[in-house]
Amino acid sequence: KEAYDSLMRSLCEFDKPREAFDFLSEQTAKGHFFNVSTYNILIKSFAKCGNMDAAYKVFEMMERCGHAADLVTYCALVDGYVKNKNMDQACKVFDSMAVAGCLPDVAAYTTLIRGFCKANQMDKAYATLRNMIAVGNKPDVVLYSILIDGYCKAKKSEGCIKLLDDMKTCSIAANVVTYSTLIDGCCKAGQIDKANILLSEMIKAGCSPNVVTYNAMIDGFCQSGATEMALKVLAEMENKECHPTVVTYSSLICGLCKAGKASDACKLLKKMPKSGCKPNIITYNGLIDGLCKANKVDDAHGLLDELLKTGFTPNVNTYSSLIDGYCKIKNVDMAVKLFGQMRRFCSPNVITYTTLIRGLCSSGQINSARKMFDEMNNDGIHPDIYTYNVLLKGLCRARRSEEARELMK
RNA sequence: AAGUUGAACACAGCG
Repeated sequence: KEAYDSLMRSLCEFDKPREAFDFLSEQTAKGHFFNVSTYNILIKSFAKCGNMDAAYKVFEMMERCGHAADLVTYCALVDGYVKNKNMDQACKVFDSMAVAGCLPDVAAYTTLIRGFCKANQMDKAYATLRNMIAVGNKPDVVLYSILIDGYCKAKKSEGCIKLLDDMKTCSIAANVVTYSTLIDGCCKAGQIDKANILLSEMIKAGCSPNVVTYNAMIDGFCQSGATEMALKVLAEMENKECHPTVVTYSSLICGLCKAGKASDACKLLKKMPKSGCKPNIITYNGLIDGLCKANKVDDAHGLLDELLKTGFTPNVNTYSSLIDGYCKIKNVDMAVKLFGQMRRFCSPNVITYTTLIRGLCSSGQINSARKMFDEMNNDGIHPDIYTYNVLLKGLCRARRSEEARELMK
């Protein structure tokens, strides 16, 4: 009987929740009882595959079979809704747990709060924190780190400072994740000096940086064009036997290309397998985009063709980069051609359309740009503020401000 | 012994 639960675990581990569900239904019909933990694993697996409807069905099924959902069940559901960006449902399930007599713990609150952070609703995140404290729970370092990350990404440094203060007051020590979060926040805000200070601070506090900490620093340097500094960090990592990951290499490769050091980037790419890293689509997209931005659009295109021969599947980012590259060197025809080709692999999104519309405008093909704008709407892709900016600018520059005014409505 | 709750890092568009 244990074997059934363990089979379920394996199926879920290999992302086969459908099969697991069928097996569960079949055996349940025959009178077998599964552990609650097995149901929980299945819910998690459906959530991971983005199928929250199925996850919820499992939840309903367990109640029907007389299994009481536990904290883990509710957490799995809330986390699933959070990760699938459905905060309304996440809140509903969260609220229902107390009603069902299952009081949320700090981890459960944290799951929900993280959802608010990721949805850029820091007010709600903070309100939920206050709520949690009011009912007698103490925030821990994980929760603080999540909130700090939220405030960093929302560019609200006052929020970060206040939380760090709170931590001190409650004598909760920052850990490597807290520091890495802060360091990344500084880097993204262009404050590399501050990031460096934090790095020494953490070491002084007895907290060793890990690969994520270094990756954040490397990316910060790369984004600001300081590739030699980024490479210094890589060397430091290697000295400390902190093994670089695909993220490390992707940052560096992209940064080097953008800095016009494509050959160094390629050297690194070749070095990856030796450090046990395999380039992924982000690595290649970064390389392609970097080449485009360094005015080597043909090289980028050639690289894509090479990759296609090896079975590589490009995505919308890959094509958006190349389309932008061709537009910027005024080869809009090739951009349009790629736009047609991409559908073999993926659909254009608002960024792709906007990029192409901008290209058409700047090459004086306003009518085609307008057509593309219509096509985008027909395609069910909603223009955003960037799209309007681009098209309005194009119309105005072509002395068609009447149409621009029309568009504003 | 481990085995079902929460955290940080890399890719595309106007300015």
